[in-house]
Formats: sequence, structure tokens, C-alpha cells
Amino acid sequence: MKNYSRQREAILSVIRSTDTHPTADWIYTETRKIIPNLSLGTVYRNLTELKNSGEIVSVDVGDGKEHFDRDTSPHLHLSCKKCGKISDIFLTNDPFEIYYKNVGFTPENRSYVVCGFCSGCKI
Amino acid sequence: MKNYSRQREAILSVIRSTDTHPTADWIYTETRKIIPNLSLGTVYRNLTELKNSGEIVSVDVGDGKEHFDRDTSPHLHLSCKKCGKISDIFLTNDPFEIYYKNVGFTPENRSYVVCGFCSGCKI
DNA sequence: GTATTTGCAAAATCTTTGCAACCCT
DNA sequence: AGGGTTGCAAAGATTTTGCAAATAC
Repeated sequence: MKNYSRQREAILSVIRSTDTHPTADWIYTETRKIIPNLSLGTVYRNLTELKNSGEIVSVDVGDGKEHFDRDTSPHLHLSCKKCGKISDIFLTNDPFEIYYKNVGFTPENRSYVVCGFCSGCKI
Repeated sequence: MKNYSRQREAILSVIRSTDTHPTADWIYTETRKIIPNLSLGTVYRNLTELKNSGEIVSVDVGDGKEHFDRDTSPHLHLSCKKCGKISDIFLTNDPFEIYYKNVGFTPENRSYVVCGFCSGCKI
């Protein structure tokens, strides 16, 4: 670890091209438009590598799939149970920072996800 | 939906017996000590049912498995990447409440999870 | 030249589902 | 009786991994 690869660059560029929160499979499909013989295993290996190096983060919205996010700054995700839309709310500071300090925890990946119903889908 | 069942009661009692954040498989193993011929499918079906009725919530800590929590009040989970321990931090109020109001979002399941390193595992 | 990375395919993991039998009301 | 629930097993879905060939430095 770690050498340049055309595949990794393409995968990263695809993730950076969207403000949605794509899954591995979506990233695979999109990146194959650039590198047609790309394999899914390569996508997973690179996603792991990109997470480890801090270039992307993963978001769990409770649908059983891992989602990825180009934005690594702490922010809040609102996930609508009906339409599936994931909205971002940017935070100027992390309100939980004080707790990490208190217990001596070193945060690496902050995932603040709230599932519920967006204004359009409210019951 | 919905009839009493011995299985559902046993599953719920197992979840309520621990302050860890068990997976379906752990709940299955433990509940089989009470009902030896319980099947895994029944565990999954009841976990879905218990989530829907609001008796438990699920927590995603980024390990690919769904974890469950008997505590349905909003709180923060600190998940250690090294030892795997998940610590709870109880919140007297939700600092993000203002954002839900602002965008008209109706929250149902709040999942605030931070992965990192606990004080004992700090590098 | 050595080590990393890839494509392919098989395997591993976790979760869901079809169905006949069973339990609850 | 009638409908929800179960156990079992098979199927689904997502992610990981072994390996030889290809690529990067």
C-alpha cells in the first residue's frame, strides 16, 4: 500500500461527481462507464482503501447497504423512510465534541443519521 | 398483526436483559437457551416487528450487521474500531432538534454513531 | 525486480421469504 | 374457524477473498 491506479482515481472521481450518497453498486455501474471491464471486487477494495485514507466516509442509513459520502466534515443526514431521499445538514461545529473529550474518545468517522419522514412525505 | 407469541416475548426479554448492543445472531443464540427450537427466521421477523412497534431501535455501527438497542431514547454511541466496544452517552436533549423543525422533518429513529478509538485503545 | 493492484469467480455473511403446520383469540 | 406466527430450508443480497496475470515504482 499504496500505488496509483487508474481504477482508484476513476472511482474517487465518480464519488466526487455526485452529492447523493451512493452505494458500492451504483459506484460500480457508474465507474464502468469510464473503465468498462472494472470489477466489483476492485470497487470494494478501493472503497475500503479510500475510507482508510480519509478521502471518503461511509454513511449507514439503515437500508442494509453501505453508502459513501465525499464530504468528510461532520454533518447530519436526514433519511426519508418513504421517498428514500437523504438530505444533508451541515454543522459548523460538532455538538458532541465535549463528550469525546470527557471520555477520552478519539473520533474518526461521525455518522449522525436520522430516519423519519421529510416534509413532502409527512403522514 | 398482532398476536401474542412466546417467541416474541422471549426475544424481547433477552434484548432487555443486556446493555450491550446485540446482533440478530447473538439474540438468536441467547433466546435458544429459553426456546431451544427457535429459528433464526423468527428472530428476524420479530426484530422487525419490535422495531415497527417502537419497543426497540436499531443501531448501525458500521460493521455490516444490524445491532439492536432496548433504549429508544436519543443517545450517542461511541464505537471503538479496535476493541469493538460500544459505549452509550445519554443526552438530556437532542441538539439537532432545531434542524428537524427548520426543514419540516419528522424524526423517528435517531442514530448518532461515532467510530474511533476509546481511551484504552488510543494509538 | 519487487510489491501492489486487478479481474474473475467462488465463497462468506447477513437477511428475507415461501410454505405447510401450529398457536392465539 | 380464521388469521397471525413458527420452523425449516432455500433463496436473496451484499461484501469479502484466493489466485494468477497485469501494473506501478
